[in-house]
Amino acid sequence: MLREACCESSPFPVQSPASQTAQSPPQKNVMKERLISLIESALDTLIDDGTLPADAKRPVQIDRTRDKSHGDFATNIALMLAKPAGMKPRDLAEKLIAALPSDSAVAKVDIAGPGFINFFQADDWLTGLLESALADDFLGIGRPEQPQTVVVDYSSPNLAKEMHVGHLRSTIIGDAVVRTLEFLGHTVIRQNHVGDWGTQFGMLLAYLEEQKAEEGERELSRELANLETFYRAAKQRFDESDTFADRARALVVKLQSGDDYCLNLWAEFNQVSLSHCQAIYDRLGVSLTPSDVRGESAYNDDLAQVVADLDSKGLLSESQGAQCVFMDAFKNKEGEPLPVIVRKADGGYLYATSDLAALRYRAGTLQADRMLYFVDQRQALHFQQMFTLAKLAGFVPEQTELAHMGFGTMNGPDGRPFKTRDGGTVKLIDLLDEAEERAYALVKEKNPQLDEDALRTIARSVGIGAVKYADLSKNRSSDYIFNFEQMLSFEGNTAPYLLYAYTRVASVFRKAELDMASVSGDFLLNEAAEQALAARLVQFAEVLQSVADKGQPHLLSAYLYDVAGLFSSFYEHCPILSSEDEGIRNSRLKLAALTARTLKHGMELLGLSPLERM
RNA sequence: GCGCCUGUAGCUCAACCGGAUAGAGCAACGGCCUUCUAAGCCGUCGGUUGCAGGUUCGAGUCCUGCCAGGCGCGCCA
Repeated sequence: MLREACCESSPFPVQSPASQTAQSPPQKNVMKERLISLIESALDTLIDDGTLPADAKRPVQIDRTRDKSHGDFATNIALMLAKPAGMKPRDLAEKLIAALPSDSAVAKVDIAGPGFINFFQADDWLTGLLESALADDFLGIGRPEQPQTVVVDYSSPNLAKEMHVGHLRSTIIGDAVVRTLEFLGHTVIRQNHVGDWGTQFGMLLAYLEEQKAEEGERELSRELANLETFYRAAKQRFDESDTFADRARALVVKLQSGDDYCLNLWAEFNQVSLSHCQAIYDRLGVSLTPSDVRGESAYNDDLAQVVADLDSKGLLSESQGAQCVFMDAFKNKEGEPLPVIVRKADGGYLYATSDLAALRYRAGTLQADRMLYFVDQRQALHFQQMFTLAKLAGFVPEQTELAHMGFGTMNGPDGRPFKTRDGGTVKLIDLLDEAEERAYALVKEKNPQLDEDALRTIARSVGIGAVKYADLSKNRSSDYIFNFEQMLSFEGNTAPYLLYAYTRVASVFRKAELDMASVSGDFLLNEAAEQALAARLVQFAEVLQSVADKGQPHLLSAYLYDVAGLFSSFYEHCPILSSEDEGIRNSRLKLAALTARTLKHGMELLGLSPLERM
C-alpha cells in the first residue's frame, strides 16, 4: 500500500502544508529588483546625510499592489523605518522619494495611505516587456542561471489494485508542477514510486497461479482486466482457505528471496497492472511513462545496506526485537521517544526502509538538488521523520531541499470522502468516463451542429480538463469538494471557461486569416481594459516561479482565470478586427496574440488540452 | 493524553514575507446579442474572517487561551 495511507476511517483528513524545508530562493522579478536597488540607494543617501541612523538599513520589501490606483508596486519601507528614524512615516516617505535616483522604467512615485510608497511603471517599460515576451519562445521567461535537478515523486499507486480517486490529486498536481519546473528550465526526474512489493503480493500471486491452472491464459487476461475484482477474489480465497493462505505466505518468502518462478509470476502481474496505470495516464494527459516507474521493489536489494549503514553511524538501536532509530524531535503518545522502525522483529523491512533507500538513491545516483513528494497530507509525520533521518544519516546532503507537498482529501458533495453510492472506492476510470459523458451531453446541447468526431474531441478536452482543473485550481493542502456540475460549469474558475476564452482569441485570428506569429506594429494601450490585460500578461514568469517554488499549481490557475477574464473584458470593450485605426488594430492583435500564447502555454502546463474551437 | 492541521458571504473557493476598502464564481435581482463564438460582458445584493485576549503604525495572516471538527502517534503502507 505504498504512498496510500489507510484511508478507510478518515472523513476529515489533515490539511497542512507541513513542508519541513526552506523554499528555493524567492522569485526573480526584474522590475522589483530594480526598484529595490533604487530604494536602497535612497536609504544610503539618507543614512549618509544623517536623516536615518546608520543601522536603519534592512531588507526592502516590495510587492505588487492589489489595487491599480496604488500603482504597480508598493513598498512599506517608510512605515518600517519610521520608528527607528523618529519620523512620521509620510515625512520619511517624502524624503525617500526625494532621494530616489531617477529611472526610465518608473513613471511616477506617490505616497499613499499611512506611508506606502507607490511606484507606477512607465508605459514604454511595460510595452518593452510585452514585446520581449511576444518575441520569445518562453514568453520572456529567462533561463535559470543555475538549473536544478529536481526529483519529483508523484502518482505512486499501489499495483495490487486499480487506480482510484485517491490517486488523482498526487498524479495531477505532481504533473503540473513537473511541467512547470521543466518549462522554467530545470531538469526534472519523475519517480513513480509504485507499490509493487509487500505481503499482499503473495496473495495475488497465489491466486494468479491458481487461475492460470484452472482457466488458461485467455480467461486470465479477462480476469485481470478488472484488477479490483481480481483483488477481491484473491482476498476472498485468502480468507476462506487456510491452504491458500499458507501458499500465499510461502510465495511472499520465495518472492523476496528471489525465486525465479515467483519473480516471473510477479512481473507478469505487474506488467498488466502497470499497463492499466499507463492507460489512465494517457487518458489524463499526464506526462508519466513506463520509464518513470521505479517502485518499492527496486530498492529491495538496498534495504539490508540501509539498516547496516544506520547501524554503523550509531543511529540504530533495538527495541522489543525490532531495529529502530530514535530521534529527539519525535515523541510518541506517552511523550517517550518515537522510533522509526526500519526492520521488524521477524526480519522484514518496512515502508520507511525503502523510503530511506529511495532518498539515498535520489541524492546519490540521481544527484537531486531538490526532492518533492506529492503524497497525502496524512503522511506528514512519516516524511518529517524520513527527511530528518536521511540527513542525519548522511544519505542526503544537508543543502538538498526535501519537501513533502502534502495534499488534502477529495470529498463528495456531502463533504465526506468521495465514494460510490454503495460506499465503495470510486475507480478513476469510471470517474473519467462519467466526466466525458457529462461533457459530451453539455457540448452537444450547446452545439448540436458539430459532427460526432468534433463532439468527442471537445468532450474529452472539456471533461478530463474539468476534472483536472477542479483539483488544480484549489489550494493543494486543503480538502476539496468534488462536484461535476460545478467543474463543468461554463461560468467561474473552471476548465470550460478557460478553454472557451482561448477559442475566442483563436477565432479572431482564424476570422482575420492571420497568423498569430505575424502580428506587427507597436503596442498602443489607451483603454483601461488594454492596460489591465497587458499589466497582467507580463506577470506570467513570476507566477510560474512561485508555482515551482511552492508546488502550488492553483497560483497558475488563478492567474490564467484572471487573464481570461481580463481578455473577455477587453474583447467586449475593444473591437479588434473592426477597429478603424490600423495602429490600434495591430496593437490589439498583438495583445490578443500574447494572450493566446499565455493562455495556451499556461493551460498546457496545467495539463489541459486547449482547443482551437469549441 | 501528546502532536499536527482546519474553521473566511447561504454554497464552492481566493487573499504573495503581517499591509491600504477581505476578493471571485454560484445562487438571488437588473441590464447588454443587425458588430471578432452570449460557453460572454456590465451592474446590484451578500462578511463581527469560530470565540476572547495580546503583539504591532497596521492582524484573516503572528502569540496565548477557549470552542468545533479532522488527521497522526512501535514493528501497515
